[in-house]
Amino acid sequence: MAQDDEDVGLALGLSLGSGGHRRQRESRDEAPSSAAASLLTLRLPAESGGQPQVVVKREVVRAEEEEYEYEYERALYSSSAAAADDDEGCNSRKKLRLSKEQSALLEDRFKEHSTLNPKQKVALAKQLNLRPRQVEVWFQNRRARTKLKQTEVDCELLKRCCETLTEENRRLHRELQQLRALTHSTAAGFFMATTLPVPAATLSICPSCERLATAAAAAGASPTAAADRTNKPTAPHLFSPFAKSAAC
DNA sequence: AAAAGAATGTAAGTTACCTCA
DNA sequence: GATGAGGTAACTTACATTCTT
Repeated sequence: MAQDDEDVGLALGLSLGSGGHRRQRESRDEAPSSAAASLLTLRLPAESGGQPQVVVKREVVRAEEEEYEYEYERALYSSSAAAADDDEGCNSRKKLRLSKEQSALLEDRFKEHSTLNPKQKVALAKQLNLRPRQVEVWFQNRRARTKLKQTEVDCELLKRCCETLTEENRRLHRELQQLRALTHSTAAGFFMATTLPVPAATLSICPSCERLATAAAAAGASPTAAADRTNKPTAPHLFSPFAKSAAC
């Protein structure tokens, strides 16, 4: 900002910040609209040559917003009821309850756009007879509520997904155990018939191809290596009905 | 063209008020 | 009538983006 503008702003006690920094400007006691209007009239003739259009527009909108805000405040606090109310506690946080009509219109606008540009904000505030700041806050809170709801929905979805996967995992484990049992009984039958020792070959999932494999094959086709791990007697000739698929 | 700082908008978190069971 | 919970308007802070110098 140019030094001239800063001086004018300071001289008028004007804070042009936003978000959390502009709260002061929006307190009841100030008359920001006139200050903003003064700033505009002071600034525009001097800078109309070099000032980009967008900045001028933005300031006009802000001036409109503040002007409306000021009018709103004046109307509100000139009424006797509001004045009496104000006397009671000028520092107490007044909590407004939006009417059904106001809420409905806000909801409608939110469905169209979850954010408002400054012009829309002022127009909507006028329409609702609220301060632009109130409309802004409502939209902020509404976005927060939407996000919270969505998070809850996502969380529920993930929970269900987790349960399904857990169940699927259990099922696969059971299936694997059955297959192992089947392999052992078949092999035992074979070796009993041939009087050969029962092989240590057990089934496992090959991590690379995700096919069923014998532990021995997965261990580099070394029957002894598999036997070492399981402490079971080694078979001289590995037998498995899945021998083909295990050779990955 | 790049850097620094100001202005602005939004999200996230919090506080305070109001309503209702 | 007191009270605790839930909803929500209002507030604060931090951060990202845009604009200006």
